[in-house]
Amino acid sequence: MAATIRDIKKVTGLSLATISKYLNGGNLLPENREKIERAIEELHYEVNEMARGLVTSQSKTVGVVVFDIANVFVCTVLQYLGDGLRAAGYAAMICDSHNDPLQEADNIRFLMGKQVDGLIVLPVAQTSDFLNPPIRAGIPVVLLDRSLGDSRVDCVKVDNQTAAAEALRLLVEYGHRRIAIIGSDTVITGKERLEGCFQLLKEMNLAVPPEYLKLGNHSIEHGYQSMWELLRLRKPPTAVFLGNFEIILGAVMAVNESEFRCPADLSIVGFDDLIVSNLSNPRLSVVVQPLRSMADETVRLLLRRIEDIRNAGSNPDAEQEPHMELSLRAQIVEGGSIAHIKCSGRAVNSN
Amino acid sequence: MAATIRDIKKVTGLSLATISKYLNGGNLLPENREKIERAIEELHYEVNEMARGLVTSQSKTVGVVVFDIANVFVCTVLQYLGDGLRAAGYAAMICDSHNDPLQEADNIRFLMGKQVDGLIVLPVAQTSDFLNPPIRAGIPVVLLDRSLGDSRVDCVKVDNQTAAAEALRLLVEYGHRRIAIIGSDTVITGKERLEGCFQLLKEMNLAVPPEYLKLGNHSIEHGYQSMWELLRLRKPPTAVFLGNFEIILGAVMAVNESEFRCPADLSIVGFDDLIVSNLSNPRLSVVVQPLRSMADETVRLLLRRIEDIRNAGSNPDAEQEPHMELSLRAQIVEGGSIAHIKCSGRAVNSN
DNA sequence: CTGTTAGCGCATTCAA
DNA sequence: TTGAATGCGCTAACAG
Repeated sequence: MAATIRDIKKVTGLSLATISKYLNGGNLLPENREKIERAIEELHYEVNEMARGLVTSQSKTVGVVVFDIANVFVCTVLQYLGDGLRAAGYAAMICDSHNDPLQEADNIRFLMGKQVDGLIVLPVAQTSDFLNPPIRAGIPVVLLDRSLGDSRVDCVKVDNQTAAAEALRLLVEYGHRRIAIIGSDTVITGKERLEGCFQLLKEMNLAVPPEYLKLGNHSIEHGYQSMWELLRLRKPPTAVFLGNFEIILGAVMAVNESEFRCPADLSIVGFDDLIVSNLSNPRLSVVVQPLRSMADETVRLLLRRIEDIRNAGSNPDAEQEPHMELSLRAQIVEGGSIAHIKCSGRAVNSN
Repeated sequence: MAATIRDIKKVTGLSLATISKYLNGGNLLPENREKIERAIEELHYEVNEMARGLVTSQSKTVGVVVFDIANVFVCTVLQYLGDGLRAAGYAAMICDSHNDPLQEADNIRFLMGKQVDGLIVLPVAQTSDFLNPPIRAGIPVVLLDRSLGDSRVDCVKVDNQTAAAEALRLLVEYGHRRIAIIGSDTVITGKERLEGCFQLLKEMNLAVPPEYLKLGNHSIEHGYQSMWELLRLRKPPTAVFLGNFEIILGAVMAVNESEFRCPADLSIVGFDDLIVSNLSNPRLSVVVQPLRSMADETVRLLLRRIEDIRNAGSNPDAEQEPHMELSLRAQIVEGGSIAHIKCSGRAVNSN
């Protein structure tokens, strides 16, 4: 059905090699070049990447395995990843793990069968065993968002601990002492953020009373429920740290439904902000992850590895560059959701 | 690097054909079967789908082109599509069009180069010209969510017009007369929903005053701004129809920030509901699109076409089945966001 | 049930 | 600069 270079050969009278050279950017006579271009136009010829891949043993394809494709954070990252990959001529085969380690491992196998040149993984598993097959097969892997402490792969993430600590520091600097935390201890990123919170509080000689500490998963429900519980406390907190986007969304809805106003009655600082802060009134003060940079770095690292492997083909005992963990700094963007506090009581200035 | 069937041949002493037959589920002596299985285990052998594809001219891959991958509706659909495709052994190559027709056309070309067996498109273009290349190449295309009125491709969508009309009918039946509409006229689905609204209002001999009609795009901002404008009106509406998910999100946040309570002061019915309604209080009454079914039907249609083409290979002048447009019914799920109204004034019963 | 052979569409030697 | 020949890893006849 589709035209091949043999068809072009028939039309132009040139040889396969010449045509192939044209396709791969070689030098040839302008006259021949034109002939080929006309034939391509006529025949609607397109390179068969499968055949090309068989020869070059490169599929120009990378597998992207995500813990949950319906997650807003994931979608956004996926967009940037796709852009970067595409710009380099790579197609992304995206597989959803549904937050299930078994499906994750299966996705890896599946994609290996599809001959992906590399793998980008936003992992759900807590250990890196599931990466053995690609590593053994020599397929480069870059972990994104969540590190697994495996030195055999590269990893790009955000310094969650420091970022969370700085967010809390902000609250303390504004004078807050009764600080609540709604976070998650079910995934590594959530744990790191909690760690950062605790560390700063300790440094400041502050403590979180148990009723101010709401641990759960990264879900809207958790944020919504927990916030209501906090607001109904006899002595509610004056400020609250929200551990991720879903929690923010749920918590902000709870606040809006309540009598409490932000920041007069309750100050808020959040982690991740994909939607809410731009239109909530006042704008939220949030830790913003550099999603674009994370994606770009991930793609850059992966493509470099792929390149290296390609070159190592001719150079058998080439030195393998050591793997790295890139920890990017998140940025705090101040909105108006934190009020200044005098003593330990009411808000004084809503900034 | 990776093992091939020739390696298995060396280890087992069997011929390529036998091994190939094993891989494709043929019958062979249990003894040989075991030998092969052991060799596969040992060598970590995996079929090279690229080589297989070159022979069968099937990549077991489909391209999915979406208007905006960061969109929540899209993500959800993508999840279901991925599941269905995967179950059939197909990988999904997902490309984002960034709501740009040019990128959309480019995505199609790109994916054709990758030898996809079929294409699923959530289109941004208003005409179907960009589908000429795949159609000419004999690559089946299924449109999803948005129809383009092209009889050369299949299409799966929701009956937006009827669904919107029924949503409005609900408001009218509850006694509402002062009904506002926040919708979109920039995309086809939005237009269809508006069409449905107008049609029903006409049928009911009602009209929407200009200040009650808020047209814009499908964005949170539009929902938020428009809702505030409505609420600030000297004579605000008693009920409002919200045209899609983003609009709902923005509008609900506006209402929550205001003095208005739902449904006592304002009744709400919305279209699409991916997040909000489960936790807003009261739960929203919404038109729910059968996303799972839409995805399943899309995959089913596409795979059937691919199958047909495969079989037609041997049967040159096989009858091409006519293309179809599947219009699924959306369902109205009632929450508690619509109040009964007596006369034309205040809410009477919050249901 | 098994083996032999040919070829999918292309890139890449090596000669010319 | 161009052309002829070879093989990437696999499937699909066909013959045994």
